[in-house]
Amino acid sequence: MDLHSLRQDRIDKLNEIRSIGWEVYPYKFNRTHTAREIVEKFDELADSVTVSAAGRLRLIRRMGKASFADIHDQSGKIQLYFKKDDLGEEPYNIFKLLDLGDIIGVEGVPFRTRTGEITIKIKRFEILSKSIRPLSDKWKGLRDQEMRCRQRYLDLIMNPQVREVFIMRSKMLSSCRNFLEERGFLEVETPILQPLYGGALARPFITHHNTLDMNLYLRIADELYLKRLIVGGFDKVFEVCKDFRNEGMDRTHNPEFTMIELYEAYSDYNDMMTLIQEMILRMADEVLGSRQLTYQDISIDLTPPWPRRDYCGLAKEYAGIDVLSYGDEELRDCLKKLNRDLDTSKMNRGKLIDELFSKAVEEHLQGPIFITDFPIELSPLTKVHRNNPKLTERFELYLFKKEVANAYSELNDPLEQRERFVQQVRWLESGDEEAQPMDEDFLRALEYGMPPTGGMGIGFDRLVMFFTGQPSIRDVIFFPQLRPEEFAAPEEFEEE
RNA sequence: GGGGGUGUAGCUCAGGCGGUAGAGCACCGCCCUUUUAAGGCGAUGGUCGAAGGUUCGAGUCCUUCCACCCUCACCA
Repeated sequence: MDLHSLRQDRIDKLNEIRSIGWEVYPYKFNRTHTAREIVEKFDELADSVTVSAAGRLRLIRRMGKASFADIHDQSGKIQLYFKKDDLGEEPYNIFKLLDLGDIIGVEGVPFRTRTGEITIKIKRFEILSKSIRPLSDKWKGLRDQEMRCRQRYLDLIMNPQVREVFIMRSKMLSSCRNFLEERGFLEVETPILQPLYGGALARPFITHHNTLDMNLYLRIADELYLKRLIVGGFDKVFEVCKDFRNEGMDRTHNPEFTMIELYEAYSDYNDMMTLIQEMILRMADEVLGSRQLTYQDISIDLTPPWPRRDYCGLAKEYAGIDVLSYGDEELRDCLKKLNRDLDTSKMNRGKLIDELFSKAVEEHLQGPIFITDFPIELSPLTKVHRNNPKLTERFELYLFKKEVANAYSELNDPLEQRERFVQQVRWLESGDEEAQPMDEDFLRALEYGMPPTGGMGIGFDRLVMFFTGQPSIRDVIFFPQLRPEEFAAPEEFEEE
C-alpha cells in the first residue's frame, strides 16, 4: 500500500467515526493516573477502582469479540483490554476503526491477566486524536538517520532510548543550574543579535535588521556582554547560551549549539578549575550515579583532582617543539612535517601554534585533564600569566580527546585589551576570518574598571554526548541542522 | 571542498555474471472473548533517489546531479 492509500484509509475511518456521532479531536480529557502510576499503585487499585488514562495506541491484538492494546504515555506503557460484552456493540465497533498511532483516553478497572500483566479492563473510551499517517515498523522502529533527525517526533515515538537521552540532557542542565545558583550565580540573558561579534575565534552568521537598516551578527559567544555585567556589579553571572558559528558541520559541530558561560568576580582561572571539577562531578553523581564515565568503550575516572599539564610542556613532550622559543618559520616547518598537505602560508603565529597542538597533542588527551597556560597569541581576552609574559592564565578541560571547557583569568586592563584587539584586527585585515573585530563599547566598559574575574565556557552538547554515550552531536540536539527537504503536498491539495 | 559508503513497498531489509520486483511488519478482507512483536487463511501495494547514456533488454553497467552517513580538511 502506498502512503496515499494508507492515509486515505485512515481519513475514511475518521469520517465514519464522525458519522456515527463520535468526536475525533475533542478538547480535553481528565486522567486520574499515568501508565506508570497504575502499575506502581496496582495493589490499591486492582479489581476495584475505576481509573482513567490516556496515550498513543502502539499495539493492538484483536481476537474477534475481545482485544488487547498497548498505549504509551510519557511515563511508560499500559495494556488495555477491550471486551465487546463490557463495552457494548457501538463502542466496540468504533474500537475496530482505531489505528496504531491514534491517541485515546480510557476508563476502566485495573486487573491482572492470566499471564500476569497489569491491564485496564475498559468500560468506556474516547478518541482524543485520530492519526492519519502510519507509524514506522512496530518492531524495528525507525532506523533511517536522516528521518530520525528530520522527524524527531517520530524518532521519539518509535525509539524509547532517544527519549532517555533528552531527559538526561534536561537533568544535566538542571543540575548545572542548581549547582551555580547554590553558589550565588545569577542566571542572565544577553543579546543574541549583536552589532559586533566577539568572545571567540570563529566566523559569524550575518543577518539584517530592516528598520535600523544595518547588519547584525548572531552571537558566537556571550563573553563580552557577561563581562559588561561584571563591570556593572553583578559578581557572579551565568548564561545558558545558544551560540552560532558559521563553520563546518560534523560529528561534534552543529551551527547552533549550547554553551554555558559563567563569570565570577575576584576569582582567577585556578578557581575556575575547582569549579568545573565540582560541577561535572555533581552532574555525574546526580544524573549518572557514578564517577566512571564510559564513552565508546573507553572509560575514564572523574575522581578528583584532575591532572593539570601546561600547554608548552605537552607540546614539547608530544611534538618535540618549544613553542615559546621557536620563530614563526620554525613552527611552519614543524607543521609541514606533521602534515605536508597543509597550506601554512596564510597562517599567523596563533594559528600555527594552535594547529601544531591539535595535530600532535590532542589525540593523547583522554582526560579528564586540564591543559593550562596557553601562549598569548591564542588568547586575546586573557590575562598574561603572572609568572611568564609569553603565556596567559587560561585552561581547557579535555574529556575523551575533546575540549569541553575553556576558561581564563579575564583580561581587565583596558589599555592592554586595546592592544590585543589591535593585533586581532591586523590578522582580520590580513585574511584571518576568525580573528575578532575591535569592540570600542567593550573597551569603554573595561575603562570604568572590571574586578579581577575568572570566566569559563562549557560546551554543553559535548558534555551531553559523553554522559549519554551518543556518537554524534545530532543525537543530543532535538532538531540538528540539515539541508531543507523537498515537500510534496498531500494529493488532495495539489490541484488548489 | 577531497575520499569512501548508502538510497528498492508506509517501515525494516533481501535482490549472484544484465533477462518480467521479493520478504517480514503495517494496511485491507475473513475466522478468533485473557493476548504479549497474538495466531490462522486470503488479498492489495513499486517512477528501484533524479536525469541522461550503453544494451535486443538496466534495480544491476557508465556519466551527471540530489540527499544522508562515515572519513579527511576547517573549527568548538
